[in-house]
Amino acid sequence: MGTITKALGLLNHFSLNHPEIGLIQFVKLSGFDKATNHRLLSELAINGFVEQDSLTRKYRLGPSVLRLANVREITFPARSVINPILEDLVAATGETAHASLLQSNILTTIAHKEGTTHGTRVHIDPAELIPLHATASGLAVMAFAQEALTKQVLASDLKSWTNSTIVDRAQLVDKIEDTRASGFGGSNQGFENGVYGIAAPLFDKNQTCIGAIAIATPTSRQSEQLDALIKKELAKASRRITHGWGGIIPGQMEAVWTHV
Amino acid sequence: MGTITKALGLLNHFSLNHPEIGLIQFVKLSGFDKATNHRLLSELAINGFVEQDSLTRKYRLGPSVLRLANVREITFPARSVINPILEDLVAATGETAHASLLQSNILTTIAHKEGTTHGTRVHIDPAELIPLHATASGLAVMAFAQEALTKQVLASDLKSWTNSTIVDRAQLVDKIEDTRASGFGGSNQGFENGVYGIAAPLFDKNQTCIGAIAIATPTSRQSEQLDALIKKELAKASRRITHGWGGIIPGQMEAVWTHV
DNA sequence: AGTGTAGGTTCAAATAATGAACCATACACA
DNA sequence: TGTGTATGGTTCATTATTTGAACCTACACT
Repeated sequence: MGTITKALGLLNHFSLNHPEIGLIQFVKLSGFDKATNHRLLSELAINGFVEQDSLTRKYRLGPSVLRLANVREITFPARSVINPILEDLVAATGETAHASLLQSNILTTIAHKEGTTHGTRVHIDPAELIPLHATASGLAVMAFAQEALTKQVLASDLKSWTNSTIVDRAQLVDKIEDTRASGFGGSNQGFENGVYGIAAPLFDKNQTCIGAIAIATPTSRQSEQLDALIKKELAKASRRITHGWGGIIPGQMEAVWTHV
Repeated sequence: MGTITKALGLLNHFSLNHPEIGLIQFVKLSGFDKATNHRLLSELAINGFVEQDSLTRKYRLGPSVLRLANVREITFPARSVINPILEDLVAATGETAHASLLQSNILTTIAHKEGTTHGTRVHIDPAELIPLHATASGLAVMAFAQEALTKQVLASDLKSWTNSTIVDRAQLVDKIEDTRASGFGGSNQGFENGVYGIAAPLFDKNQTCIGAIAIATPTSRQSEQLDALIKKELAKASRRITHGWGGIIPGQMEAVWTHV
């Protein structure tokens, strides 16, 4: 593992529940030596990717991520395109929606909005990285991205998140083919127990699949009617988002999405 | 220079005018070998900090910065606190306003809003890193942050940005003392010709100065009345922002800001 | 004074980064 | 069809950086 990946990997330990992390905590989380962690964090701090609380000496995400996100968002609007459409999606379905973008062979959550439905609703941690083989979004992306991506995933070890996670390679290939035929990825408790997800792919200006938009519902509320509604809304949202950032929906999608 | 700094430094080459950068362009910009640039960019890409256009192979900022900025913003609201106050600041003064946070010994722009005044107004590139010794924001931060910061800056070589940039160390120390006495940093064309800036410090919960809020006006419009208005509004804005994110304005500020 | 826990530092040994030279592809042009 | 010139990308011996056990310091609690 390269030094850069080690350093950047430390940033993934920050989340809603762990917004500030001390040096010793990083040792436990990362498994690297204390001196190594300290040097990685110091270099991240010089570059503004983390900053230290002036009193507690704990580390948190630094101002550079804000600046870079700002620059990216001004030059390649993604969150600003997605957010209003997520609102509509939640309004139409009552369920939690989230959008994620492909980063090599994992998905990065870039926007989410929790459902409005009474009582139970799916909670999402925006810091979480999403595995391709275990989620609806991942299936949607693998089905419509380059073949090489699926090969990479099949070559990696398929971690089991729940006892419903698909870890059998042949079964996964089948699932991806189903997804390609229907235009929607679906995952029943593959990543989190009690959560059922449906997802549609998102495309860039080269008709390359670069991410997915998904809706997550508690399994208790699963029904054919809700499924149909969600698919209709997801296809609409995928078109709006893709066009919103100047992307093009490939012809094959128009063919499979005609029935929804 | 460490490998991490080299890699993260590449990200600073992205800006409004250069949202996408090719490998060879990076060689020219960074001065590193092609193989080195390629390896650094590949490792950044694996971690989602850059991504490549699927057709042109040019690199741009990746989705990870969006996710991390989102996580930071949810756990430590900064932009969401600052933005509405910047709006008010621009509405009250008609001039361009921007906020920046300290990152070791440089300032990172995290929000900006251009002025509404007719014709001339100052334009800001949100990707730009702001030097401490040449700007109003830098003076405001040095005056109210730990002494060690000023020492660091005085020990570095003071790059000249315009022929009005203060590069004389004794003169800079004087300027910092003036700033401490008045509560506002001021810079006349120290960073950009034709631009006059005034800035006020921002504080965190430990009463540590962590950034600045500033207003930049074309020198042509400079006047005592406008100065007085800007200072009044900046002091108000600094209080609102500092309190907005749970910070505390140190007693010394209340003493020097009583007259505005 | 003693113990535990935290952040931070040192330096010889182990490891990863580097860059000159290489290949492949695409395009322009005579 | 061949030549020149751009680009992105790769290889591997040399070189420089990263690593981690042991160490230091500060503070809270007993």
